[in-house]
Amino acid sequence: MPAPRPLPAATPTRDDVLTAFRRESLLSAARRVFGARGFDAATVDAIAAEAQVAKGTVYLYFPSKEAIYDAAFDAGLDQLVRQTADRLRATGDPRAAIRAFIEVRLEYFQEQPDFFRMYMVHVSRQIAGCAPTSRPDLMTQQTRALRDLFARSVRSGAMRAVDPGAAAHAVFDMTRGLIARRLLSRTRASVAADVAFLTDLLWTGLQAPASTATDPTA
Amino acid sequence: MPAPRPLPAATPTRDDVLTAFRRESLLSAARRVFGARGFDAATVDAIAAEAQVAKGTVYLYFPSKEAIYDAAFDAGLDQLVRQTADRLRATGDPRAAIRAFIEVRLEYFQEQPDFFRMYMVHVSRQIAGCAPTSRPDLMTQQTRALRDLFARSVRSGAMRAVDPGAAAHAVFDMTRGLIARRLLSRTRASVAADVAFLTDLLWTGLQAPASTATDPTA
Amino acid sequence: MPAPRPLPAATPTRDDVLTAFRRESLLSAARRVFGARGFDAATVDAIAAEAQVAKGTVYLYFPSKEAIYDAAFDAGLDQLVRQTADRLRATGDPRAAIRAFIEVRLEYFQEQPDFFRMYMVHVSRQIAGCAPTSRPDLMTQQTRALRDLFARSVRSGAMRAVDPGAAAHAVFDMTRGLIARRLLSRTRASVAADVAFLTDLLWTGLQAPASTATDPTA
Amino acid sequence: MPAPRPLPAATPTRDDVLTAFRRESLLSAARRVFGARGFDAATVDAIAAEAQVAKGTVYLYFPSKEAIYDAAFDAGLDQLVRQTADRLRATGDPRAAIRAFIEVRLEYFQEQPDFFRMYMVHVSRQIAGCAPTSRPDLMTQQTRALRDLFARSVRSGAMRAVDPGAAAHAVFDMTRGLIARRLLSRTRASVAADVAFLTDLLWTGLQAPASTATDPTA
DNA sequence: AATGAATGAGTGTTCATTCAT
DNA sequence: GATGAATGAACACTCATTCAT
Repeated sequence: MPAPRPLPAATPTRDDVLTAFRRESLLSAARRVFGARGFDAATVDAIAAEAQVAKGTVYLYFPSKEAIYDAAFDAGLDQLVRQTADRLRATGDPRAAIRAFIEVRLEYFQEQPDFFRMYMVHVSRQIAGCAPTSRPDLMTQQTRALRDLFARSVRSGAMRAVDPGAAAHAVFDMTRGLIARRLLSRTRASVAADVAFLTDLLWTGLQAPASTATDPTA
Repeated sequence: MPAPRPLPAATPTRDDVLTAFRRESLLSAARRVFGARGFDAATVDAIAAEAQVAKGTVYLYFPSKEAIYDAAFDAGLDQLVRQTADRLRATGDPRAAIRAFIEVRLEYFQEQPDFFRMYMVHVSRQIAGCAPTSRPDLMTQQTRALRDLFARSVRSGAMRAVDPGAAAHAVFDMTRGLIARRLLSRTRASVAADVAFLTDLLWTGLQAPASTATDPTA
Repeated sequence: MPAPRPLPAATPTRDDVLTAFRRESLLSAARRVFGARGFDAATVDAIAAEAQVAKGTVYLYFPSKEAIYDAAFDAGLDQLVRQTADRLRATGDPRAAIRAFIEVRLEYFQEQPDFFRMYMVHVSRQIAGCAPTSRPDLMTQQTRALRDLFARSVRSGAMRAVDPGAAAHAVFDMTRGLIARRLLSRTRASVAADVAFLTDLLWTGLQAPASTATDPTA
Repeated sequence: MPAPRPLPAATPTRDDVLTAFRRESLLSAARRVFGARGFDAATVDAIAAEAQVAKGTVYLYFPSKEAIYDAAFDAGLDQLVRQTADRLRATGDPRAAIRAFIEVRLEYFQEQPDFFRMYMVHVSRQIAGCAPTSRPDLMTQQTRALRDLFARSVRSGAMRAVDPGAAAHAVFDMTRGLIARRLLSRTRASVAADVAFLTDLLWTGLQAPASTATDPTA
């Protein structure tokens, strides 16, 4: 009796597909509900209703409300981190990297405003000490790609001799602020202008003191 | 018969003092509890216990949990805004103002870590749409003093021709990030170094482009 | 040292007067509040406020909410019973007595609608088994005078040979119903017509069968 | 393929039956508890315990304590009104109608003493102004059938020319008093005697003065 | 696997009663 | 005596979680 059970990866059964689909539905619903109400005010009932399943079904896929939350958050964060890394890998230029970092995050969160809300709630929960500082570190994870690029730029002289981590955090913070502002007061000027302003400010502050500061061609 | 009854304002009775003391105790307890657990997970029981009074007593001073929260938040915010304004009023120099802004907030929140947690929770609630965007605007309120100073600096040529509001927001965001990081991962290098880095980065990015502007004595 | 303390009845001190006044104020306030809200929904606070004293003061005069209620109820009932007896004593004629009974109660309750409400609430509480069937019997007490008069009338042949107690209860029930209806739907025709109708119905039903009995003068 | 799915109304599923049963259980428990304690003093916990379910279960069937109360009250009242109407429809004779009215109500309330207590509490709440005078009018509803019969009897000359509504109220009031007395002092003489006395009194008071009654021949 | 009825611990809030001033 | 701040037990209602079908 060789191989009584085929490798799951090789042959996803109909059930596997259905299960995966349900999981995704639930995570998506969870993102919406947690984003709209925060962790405590969100109810498992609401998530089930949003995902169009019965309440009991939720507990077939996740052991607890907490677990749904974590899974939804982790899924969103992974996607964001991956997209950021992909985008940064395309450039070696620190100025372009700053702009790309801002842009990719702005885009992601504007597509997923629910996830941004979840993100804010998550950070506040973490600061409040409710959430165990599980994953390596929320911010390190998100800024690693940028920090590494900055480190290389500092070594190559393309950037001032700043702490690459601190610089990455600075970019990160300003991006987060920008996104929060855009989501809170929903309109605001053009995205392009906002991005340009931040990129300019940051790059001016971080670039190598070279020739004349803002305009090396001068 | 000189002054048969002194002005009430001039002579707070023992009761007045006691009442004020209780109110402060409760607000302080509320700050701790809301900061530690967020709005929903905090219980009035916990606040009462923290303030060492019976639960019913809380309702002698505040009509509802929501009201305690608002009062605690508003009190903390007012103090912060006032301290910030006081400190900025002492200088007209934009670089010094940036440093002062960062410093005063860092100090305030380091003395009141509970309030910082409340602050984060508050913002996330606002973004999640739970809290009515009551007060004029949380961020505008906090950055107004800095923005006005920036506006004057831009006019005087001491700063680049940037949008003063956007610049103030940038300073605000980076300060918030710095504080959050220091409170989350409680270790970290010297405060001085952090402040110096941020001030330098921001001022380099914002100062007037000419080499002369930065250091006119050179 | 003969009679170190004068008889209280002979010389009511200022304190006695004040105490009695406070008690009356409180009972009157209690009547209004209990009448307006029922026993459970009434609060001691409301009674104190209505009587213009502090909450604690109430407990100097009555040991509990229950006791205030009982005292207020008993006071009102005593007055009603006394007034009824006074009015009936003035007549020996059963027809006139029926009319007088209806009238005196209608008047009393119309002057004291709060007490009527208390009365209804009281009966319902008694039926519900909350109130200990304390006083001898609510209804017996109120109908005794009428019943005795009926008993004499039956013996004298002025009334049919009915059970005087049952007849008195009948008069009592219809009077109560009339008052309730007038208080509930505050409009309604003239009092006189209502009283006339009831008196007529009851007397027609109760009088001696012979035409002679009704009007011996005919 | 005849009738692939039977009409839902025709085939109550097991769930339907169970649900209906639970609802009835709860209403019955509510009747007992509200009857025994009145509205305010009754607790949802007690109703749940009486119905042998957990507190939360109550809220699966009714949205609030108020709603349970209303449902229980309305159910009882509807049944009473229906039974009364059924019984009166069987006769056109006003004397028999009076007796039937008294009897049917006495029987109903003696079987449902809890509901009678609820009824009393309800009226007192209404008088106290707590309950919105919702339904058309409690008394009108219950006396309509009798009043209509009386109106016909007056027109046909079988009854004196009295206001049919007022006469119906009189019957209603005396019946209520009788029931209250029997429930309060639980024993008492035979029901038959009570009913006979009331019927006799009322009919003597209401019938046409004609032939014998008061003896116009004298 | 999917359901949703049932559970009961937990929360905000009220209020009768006490007691230090 | 008079006050009203303080207390804490009690209650309506919610919701995460379980489990029989």
